[in-house]
Amino acid sequence: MPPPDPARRLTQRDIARLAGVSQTTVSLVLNNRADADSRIPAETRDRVMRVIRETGYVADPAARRLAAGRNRILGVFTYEPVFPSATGDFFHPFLVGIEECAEHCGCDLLLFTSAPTVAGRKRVYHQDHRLRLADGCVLLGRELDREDLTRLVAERYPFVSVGRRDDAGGTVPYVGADYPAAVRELVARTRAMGHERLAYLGHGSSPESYADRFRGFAESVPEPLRLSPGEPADMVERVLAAGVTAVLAEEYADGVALTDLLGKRGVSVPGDLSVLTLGDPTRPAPTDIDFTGFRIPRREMGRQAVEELTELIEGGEPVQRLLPCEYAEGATLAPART
Amino acid sequence: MPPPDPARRLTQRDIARLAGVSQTTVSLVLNNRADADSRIPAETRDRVMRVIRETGYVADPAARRLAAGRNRILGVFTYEPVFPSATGDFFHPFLVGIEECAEHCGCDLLLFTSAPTVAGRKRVYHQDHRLRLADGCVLLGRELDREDLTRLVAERYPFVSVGRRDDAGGTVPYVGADYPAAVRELVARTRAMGHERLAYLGHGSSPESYADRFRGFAESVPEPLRLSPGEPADMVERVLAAGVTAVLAEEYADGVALTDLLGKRGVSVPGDLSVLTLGDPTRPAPTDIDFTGFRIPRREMGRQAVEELTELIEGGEPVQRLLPCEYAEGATLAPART
DNA sequence: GCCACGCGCTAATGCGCATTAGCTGAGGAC
DNA sequence: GTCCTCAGCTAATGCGCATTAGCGCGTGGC
Repeated sequence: MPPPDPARRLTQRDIARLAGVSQTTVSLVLNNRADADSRIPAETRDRVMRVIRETGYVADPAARRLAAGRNRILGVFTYEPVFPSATGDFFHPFLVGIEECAEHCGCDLLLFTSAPTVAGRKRVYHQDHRLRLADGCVLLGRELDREDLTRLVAERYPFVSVGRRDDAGGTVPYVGADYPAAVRELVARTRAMGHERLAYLGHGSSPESYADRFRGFAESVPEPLRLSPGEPADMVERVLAAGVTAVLAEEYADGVALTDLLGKRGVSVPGDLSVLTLGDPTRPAPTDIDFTGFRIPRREMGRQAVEELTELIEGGEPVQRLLPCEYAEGATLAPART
Repeated sequence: MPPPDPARRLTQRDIARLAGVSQTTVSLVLNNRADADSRIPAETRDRVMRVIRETGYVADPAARRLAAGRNRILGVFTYEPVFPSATGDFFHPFLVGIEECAEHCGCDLLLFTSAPTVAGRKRVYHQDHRLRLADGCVLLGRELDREDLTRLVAERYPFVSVGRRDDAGGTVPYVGADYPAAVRELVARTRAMGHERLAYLGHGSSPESYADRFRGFAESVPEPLRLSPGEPADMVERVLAAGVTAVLAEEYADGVALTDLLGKRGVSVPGDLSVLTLGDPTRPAPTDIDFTGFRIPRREMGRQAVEELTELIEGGEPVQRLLPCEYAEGATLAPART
């Protein structure tokens, strides 16, 4: 593959020749180097700048990266399909935040779309990844690959996860949502309305985000009762028999499914039973139920993740930060029947 | 800025040393060069491959780009804000298509988010753009910058516009929607229902997409009547007085505004007047009116734009292609009153 | 026995830039 | 007049890779 020659792009040497200086000088001017040694008089600087402006010269980013090791390009890796697909709507706000912050700090975003899906999973470290083209990388997805994380940490590649992650052979930098606190608040509000027996509907484990929710629940409820989303059909009866008056659904879609089931059984929400959801819908759940629950600060998480990443690239320390979720008043929480 | 040294990444030289061959050989193996000259026996190849696998070596994309001029990275430049913002929903499907195709052909996407907004406009050729990091670029937006286009053409930078564009100092490659044909079809269907006097509501010029719509209208209507979206409030009366029985709204939002206005005047849609829309909403227009009109094949346009771009990069010829729009049956077109 | 030839590999080069070491000439100290 | 300093540059180098030219050695022809 012979280096293509589209109109023979300008190089610093060309600029140097036109300005009657050396390539070194052009580089110095371009990077605004005003070191003690190598100071360049305004006249020379202006001459070079003028030629640059007139020719519209722009440094080759690849060469720049190679020589200096920096790029102002941030990678974005998404474990879940972001654009097409069902989960797209959930991830969109994160990307909005990421994009906003990138624009703000003059960075371009490299979407690692080339990662092939092998056995239903994507991996950062696939054959021929372009990780090193970016200065660092933001990781997005409900569940990250632990091998990827371990290797990223080991190689000391600058990255930030959107969402809290357990350690992986070292500290994993992240900007997450404070699910435990959000769930505790929800539990407190629910109890303040007279509910004494609460249940948690969901897995409560595995992806950190689920585990965190359940932890918040377990921490604030004396005898935490957990129901699996796949429970047999008599779940409703068992719940009621157990004296449960409020259910917290880990997943929005589970909340919808439960409410449907309750409707069929003639149990009214929130008249007979309150149903809360722990976050925004990650799967499309067509419904117009206005659930009480909380909002994940997705946009802000994306934004701060990029912020952290740039600081990390500048040599800062890895940070782990949790953002508060916002209580969302809805129509599915009512005082417990007495 | 001294080239950072995070764990001293592997290079081909390292692989070469480990495999007991030269760096050249590693490169040859890596790129599967089986040229007549420089053929490498399976044994050597395997040895090198094994070391590569064991070490997890991946070539530095920046160096690769510099040396070979290729990258498998496609740029995406959007003139309108894509992620946040009102117009986001309109552009989203294009990106879905772009992303799909990029994934399919193993390319990463470089989002040029660093382009600053100067005087309300974004430019591809801003200070310090990273255009040259990508092999080519997809352009997205209702209205592209003509200077950008001219320069892209002049520099023979591989790019494809999503949406038809007028020439800019040369042929502009694009994958667009065939608005003239779509509007002609709509006109034909409308006339088939007995409508004889039609009006076009919109600018009918400026961005190519508007001009094309109006052209399709003007081509198929004897005495084309055009109404500006900003017309005075007596527009409705004038329309009716002119004997118009169907209005084609260039913009979805204009169709909504008109329908509201009609409602207030006691004119029923489509009972008294049919209102069609020429494409999907580009601005958020909260309404549940089910307009008759057509759908822009946005996803497919994105997909084909990337396809064209990769072919262009491979040395193919610039292509201009229009995709058909799909008729969308709605509830706002009815037979003309007799 | 000598040369031609081709296989299997490597040394050398350059991509465009940032950086380091060092050169040149003017001016001042003595 | 000599030496030193320092401002203002430049030559040279290397980043990691792809590519070109070419080396050394074994084999076959005659």
